[in-house]
Amino acid sequence: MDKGWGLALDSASASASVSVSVSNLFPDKTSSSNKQQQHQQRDMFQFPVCSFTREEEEEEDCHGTSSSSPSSDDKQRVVFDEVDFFSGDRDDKKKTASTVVNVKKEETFHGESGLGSELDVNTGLHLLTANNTGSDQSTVDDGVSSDVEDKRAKNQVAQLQVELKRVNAENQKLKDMVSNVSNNYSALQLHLATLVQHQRTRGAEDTQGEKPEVKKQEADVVARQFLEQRPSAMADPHELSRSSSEEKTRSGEHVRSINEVSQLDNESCSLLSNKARKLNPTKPVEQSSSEATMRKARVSVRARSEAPMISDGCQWRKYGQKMAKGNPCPRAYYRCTMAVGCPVRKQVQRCAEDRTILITTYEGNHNHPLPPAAMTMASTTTAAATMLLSGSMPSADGIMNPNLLARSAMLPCSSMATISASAPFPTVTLDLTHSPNALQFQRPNTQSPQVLFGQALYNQSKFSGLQLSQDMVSSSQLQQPQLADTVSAATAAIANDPSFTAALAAAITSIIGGANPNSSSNTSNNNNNNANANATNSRQ
DNA sequence: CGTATTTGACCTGCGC
DNA sequence: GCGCAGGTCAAATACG
Repeated sequence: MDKGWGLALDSASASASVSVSVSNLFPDKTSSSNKQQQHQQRDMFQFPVCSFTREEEEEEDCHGTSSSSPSSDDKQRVVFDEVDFFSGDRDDKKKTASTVVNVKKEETFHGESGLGSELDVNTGLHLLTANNTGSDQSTVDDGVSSDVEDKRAKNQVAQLQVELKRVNAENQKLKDMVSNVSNNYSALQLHLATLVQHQRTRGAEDTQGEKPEVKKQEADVVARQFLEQRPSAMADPHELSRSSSEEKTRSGEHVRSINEVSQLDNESCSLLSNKARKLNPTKPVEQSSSEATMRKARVSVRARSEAPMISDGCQWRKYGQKMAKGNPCPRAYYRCTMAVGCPVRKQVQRCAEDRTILITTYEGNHNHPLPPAAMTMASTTTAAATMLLSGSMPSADGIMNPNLLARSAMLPCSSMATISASAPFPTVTLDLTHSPNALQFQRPNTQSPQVLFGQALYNQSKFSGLQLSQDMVSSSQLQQPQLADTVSAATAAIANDPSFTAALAAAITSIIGGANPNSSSNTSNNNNNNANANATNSRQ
């Protein structure tokens, strides 16, 4: 009995404490059974509180206990008399309740002795001892004043309940507002992206006379960006399903266009669709195709590490190993086991040329919440995969989406990002082995994010190949005055690129994580690896 | 005994 | 159609 109370009080939330305490402090005294109950409740109330605030009480003024050396039960009662149960100013409601308790107790004591301090304590002990014997004397002694107090207390309880209801209603209202804002933001984002893309397509059409098919593909890109942003941005699948359904109702027009372009995607990706159907035959074709497309995009991370596998915060299970052609080192296949049915897989293989280099290739999006340690790597790979999908869908004239290059340079680990759109799978390779200090982009003092972003955009306008290297970055650094010209392009890029948010978040996380060694759960692993491997792990 | 890993078999896509 | 290579499956095995 006592222990249960003690635990409940100790662990209960503030509101729970209030409600429980109030109901037990002011029971209805209309029947004798209730009176008996009241005594029990008082006893129950006193014991755990005493033990629970023992140290605090001793520090204050526990004179009675030390001088009179009472029994353990007596000690506890003394504590109850002097400790404010609701101390801590957690809540105004609790303040009110605590005031009621103290007033009532003081009146009881003063009615007996009218003295303070030690004598009060002794008197209180006496009363409570009497209660323990089964007498109702103490409650009867309260008389009229006690009834008045009870009524006052009941009034206060009623007031508290009304206040609680009001706060709950307000809380619900705020939740609804947040939900509405979120949904509006999503719909607006899609709309803006569509407009920007449409404008860009029209501009390109004016200059080059594009085919209608190209426009369809670019629209596909926009829609896919929107669709794929949600799973990556919101790790919670429940939230995902909820908001997506709401978006359907709120922006049915956009959803319809998405479905249309998804069908186009199906037609153009028959290969992927076939495999997706095999992977999950029960899913609708559109969904399967989308997921298969996402799975096909790969993000490869090259890092120097002696460890057999870089630690990225996720749980993996090895399901296969193969000898790959042209590499004496076997390739290991892992799948994510953090959630049942998570489609994410990765391949781990040592580089044939330099076996200290570990090549980890990620594929797919996690369909479950991720621990903080895994968030950075996941968001980075997701952003890279998304930008690859959005940018690597080649137009008829073979021009890649220019944002792809900008986003590639934005990746926090992209000391060198190589984009390969060659068959069978489009792959982004994030090479951490070339930089003398792969953390260079993660340090705020090294380069401001603005400069990085500007460089990325400058690279976008200047670079025509498929590879971003440090040479390109340094060359762009020499022409930074032109950065001002790219501001408008930056705005367009952000609007057009949902994955930018993820990449930016990953970059910020990396910066913060780099400054705070405790932010990484892989600290122990880092100690075992060399500097570059540390760079890899610190990103995670 | 449950779980993870190993490893040979099998499937699929692609080039010839 | 055949062979090759990449990828996956699942029974066998190892491990805690």
